[in-house]
Amino acid sequence: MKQQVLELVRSALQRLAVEGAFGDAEVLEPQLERARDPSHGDFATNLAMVMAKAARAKPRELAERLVAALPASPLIERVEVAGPGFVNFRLAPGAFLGLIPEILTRGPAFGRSRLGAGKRVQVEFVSANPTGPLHVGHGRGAAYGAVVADLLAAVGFDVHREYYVNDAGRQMDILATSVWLRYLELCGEALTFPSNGYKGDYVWDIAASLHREHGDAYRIDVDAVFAGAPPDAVEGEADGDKEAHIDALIASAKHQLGDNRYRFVFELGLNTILDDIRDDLSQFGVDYQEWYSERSLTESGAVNKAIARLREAGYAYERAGALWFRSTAFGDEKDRVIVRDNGQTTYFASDIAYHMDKLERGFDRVIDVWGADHHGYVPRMKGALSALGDDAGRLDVLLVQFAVLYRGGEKVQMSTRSGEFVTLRELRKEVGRDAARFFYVMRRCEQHMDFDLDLAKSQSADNPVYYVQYAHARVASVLRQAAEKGIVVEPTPGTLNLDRLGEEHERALLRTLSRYPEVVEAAALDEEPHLLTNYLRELATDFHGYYNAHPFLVEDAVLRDARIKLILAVRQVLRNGLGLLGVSAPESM
RNA sequence: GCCCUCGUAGCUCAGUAGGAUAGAGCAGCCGCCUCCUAAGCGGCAGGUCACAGGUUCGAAUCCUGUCGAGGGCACCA
Repeated sequence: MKQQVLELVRSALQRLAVEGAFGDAEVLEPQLERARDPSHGDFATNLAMVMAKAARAKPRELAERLVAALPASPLIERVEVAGPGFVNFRLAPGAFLGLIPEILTRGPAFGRSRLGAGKRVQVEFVSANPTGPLHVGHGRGAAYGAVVADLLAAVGFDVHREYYVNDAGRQMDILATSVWLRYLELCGEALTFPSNGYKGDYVWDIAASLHREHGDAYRIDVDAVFAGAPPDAVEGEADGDKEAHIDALIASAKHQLGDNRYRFVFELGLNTILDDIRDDLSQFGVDYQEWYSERSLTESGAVNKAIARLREAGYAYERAGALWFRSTAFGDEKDRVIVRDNGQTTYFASDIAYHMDKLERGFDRVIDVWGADHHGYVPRMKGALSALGDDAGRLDVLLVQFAVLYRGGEKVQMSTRSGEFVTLRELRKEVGRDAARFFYVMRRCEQHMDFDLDLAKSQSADNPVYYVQYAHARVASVLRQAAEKGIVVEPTPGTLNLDRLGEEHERALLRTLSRYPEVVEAAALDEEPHLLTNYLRELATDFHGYYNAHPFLVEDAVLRDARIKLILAVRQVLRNGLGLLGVSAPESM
């Protein structure tokens, strides 16, 4: 609908250009916006004002000429110049007649488009370390990433959803060691658990299953395990180093258990947690095409290849025994280590290899959804891609601010290490998947989010998701009653009877329905799911207002048919929109 | 100290690549169910868009500075 009006404006512009109305000024691409105020009609363009200066003309005069040059169209009821030089378009009632049949015919496909057809996009999101269950902070990234991916798919992109599994590195060793130490405790060994170990209950659970299935097969005398380890840092005491302490315990675990047994404990911890995360996300309605292993990058030689390419390109150098990437050449504030003086590659090196691999896999666009605490990481990552000779512009990093939790008006402190956190699973259980999904994407991702657990956990009507779902349930309810009365609700093809929809509420509803494809497109291209949640609330508001103002199942069969078709269209759009958000559309509530 | 994100109604937030009189939802007040689900609807009230300059026909939006909030500045991941 918008495109059709835009075409009219373009052709008017061409005519004016030929007439020389703009002098030697360049003709700009016209912008059409939805009028905010209904008295301004449906669409408006500010073109006359934007071009007035360059064309050395008065905005209103230019606007008048533009109006005069517009081709006649049955779509348009009225065009007028308003304010400082806006051109307002009011659509003819007939312009909306085709909308309802279009929605009902296309059904679930209404709002989808082929905009991104032929382009492959990868969306990588969540990618939390598998050292513990997902917590509510990950939930926001999960909901946001999933909706962005689904939106891009809706406008035609070929979308690849991926989770990067950090299954290598020190944190995983800390987890494995934590599991093993808990296991030793279950075996009856007395020990002081390291302050830097993972202390959550899930670690006990994994240790318990190890003990249950393998008895004492992994038991080692604790004195031997702790022998030679530097003192742990204990609360209130200055001496002691918790990092050195845990590292010594890791080394001891590897040594005492030997490669095979250590590996077994490591894998047990990793797989148990990864399975939990998979299951959790799946129940959250978040599914991936691929779970990409960090370890596989090392095993396939991709990390070494990336490092070699950086060397060849002249962006790697040695200093103090370590290998550095000259990220300052790309605007980073300092150079970064990629191979430590002990010969180990850093996490950053893996990440470079991973992103190199992403681009090699042929994605036209790569989107990373990261927590906002990683923002300092963006310049060096893009820098690395540039250094490798890749187009860093293909990488788009979306930073999601953390949700700050409040309980009883107090900020909730969270730490995976200490085991004090609210898990995503817990949240889902208490507020439900629908509310959690909707809530998480209601705000712009770069906006700090205050997540009031008490409010979210209470089954209160304050939650906007119920408002939207209720609109859907109401339509379903009306249709059930219609069926009971023997009213045929099968939509007839074409625009039959629809010209009876003349009420202000009906007009508003049609206008809102017609915006849906534009909203999906904007939400997808700008990666802003909240545009969709806002839209659905507006649509629900329009519907609830209509519902209260006019009965649908009236005696007048023609009018009744028209109204039923209208609310069928409303139901379809609510379904489509909620579906994109991963929220259910209930038949009754 | 340097960098990033942000500051809009009592609270939580929108504000469509600068546009017309800044909007919702909660909370507050006043109304509406013998009638398709009151998880709803209608109305009232609520604002120096943090502050100060600048850019222009026009600024919540762009630029500069100040204040405030959160985050980041590892041979950790």
